[in-house]
Amino acid sequence: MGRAPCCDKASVKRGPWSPEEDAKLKEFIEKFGTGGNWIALPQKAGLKRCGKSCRLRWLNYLRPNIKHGDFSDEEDRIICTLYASIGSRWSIIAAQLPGRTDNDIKNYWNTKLKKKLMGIINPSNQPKFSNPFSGTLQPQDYSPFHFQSAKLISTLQNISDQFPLPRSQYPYNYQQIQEGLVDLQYYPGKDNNNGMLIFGGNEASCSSSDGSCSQISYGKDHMKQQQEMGCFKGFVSNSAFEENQKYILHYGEYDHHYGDQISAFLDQKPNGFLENTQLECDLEEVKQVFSSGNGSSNDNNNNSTLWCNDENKTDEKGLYYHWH
DNA sequence: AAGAACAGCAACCGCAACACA
DNA sequence: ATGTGTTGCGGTTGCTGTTCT
Repeated sequence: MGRAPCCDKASVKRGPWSPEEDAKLKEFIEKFGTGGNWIALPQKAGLKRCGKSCRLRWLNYLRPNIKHGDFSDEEDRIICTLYASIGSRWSIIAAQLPGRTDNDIKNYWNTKLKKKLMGIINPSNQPKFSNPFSGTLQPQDYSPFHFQSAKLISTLQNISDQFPLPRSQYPYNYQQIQEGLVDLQYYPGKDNNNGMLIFGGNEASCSSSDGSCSQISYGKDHMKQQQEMGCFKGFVSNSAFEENQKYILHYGEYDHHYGDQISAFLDQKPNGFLENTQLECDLEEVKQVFSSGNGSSNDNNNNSTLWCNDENKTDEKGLYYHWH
C-alpha cells in the first residue's frame, strides 16, 4: 500500500487553470493570505483544486512581481555559473533571480540555455574534427556540457599527460575522461569567451577562450567545499601548454567559502584567490607544484605544503602555499 | 495539405524535510 | 522521541503550438 494522496483526486479538478480560477485564487490570497495552510485553502476559496496545485499556481504565476518572458544575458550568466557550482538546485538559483521561479528557470535551462551554451562552446554546433571521444561517449555523457573543441580536448590530454597527479589528489586521468567516468562542467564567463572547465568530484578547471584552454587549477568539488575546507593549490596560465615555455603559476589564499567563490567568479576575480600572487615557473616547477609527494609534505593537521627549491620564488617561509 | 517530429512550458507526482502536537 | 500533516523541491509528464518532411 502506497502513501495516502494529499487530496481526493476524483473530486478535484486537474489540468490548466481557467481565468476564473486564477481570479478566485488571487482574490482570496490577497484578501486572507494563505493562512499557512495550502491544503485547506482551496475549500475556503471555493476552488475544486488540490492545495498543492493552488500553491504551485500562486507561486509560479499569480503572485506579484513574477517576471515572464526572455531571460537577459546577465540572468543566463548567473544561472550557468550557479548550475556549474551547485547543479540543479533550482530554488536556490531562483532565489538569485528576483521575479523568476524555479520552475521557469528549470524549463528554460532544459529547453534553451543548455543548448545555447553548447553552441557557445562550438558555435556551429557541429563537430569540426574527429572527436577522440566519439564511440565511447555521447553528448549526454558529459554533464552538463559536451565539449567538441579539438583544441580543448587536446589541452585536456596535455593536462593529464603533464600533470599526472596521484589518485589521492586528483582521481581522474585521461583514460577515465575518455571512458566518460568524469563529469565535466563549464562556467561561462561574462563575455561568453572566458570560462572555467570543471571536472566533477575533485576539480581541475581552466579558462577557455574560443575553445582553447589557458588555465588549470585543482581542488575539491564545490559541494564538499560547503561542508569542509576545500583547496586549490594554484593554477597555471598564459597558454603555457601550447607554448611549452614559461608558466605563470598563480597561488595564494583561496577563498573556500562557497558563496564567496561564486561572487568572486561573478566579479571576475582570479578564480576565488583572495590574493593573486603570480610566479613565473618552468614546466618542472609547475609539475612539482601539482604533483603531490614531490616537494610537498603533510603536517599533523593534514595540511599540505608545497615547497619550491628556488628561494627567489618562495615566500618568507620558503614554501609556495599551504592547503588542506 | 497532412501527419510526424520537435520545442516550449504548465502542471503533476512522489519524496524528503520540516513543523508541531 | 515519535507520529502525522504540510510544505518545498526536483524530476517528469503531457498538452499545445510550431516546424519539418
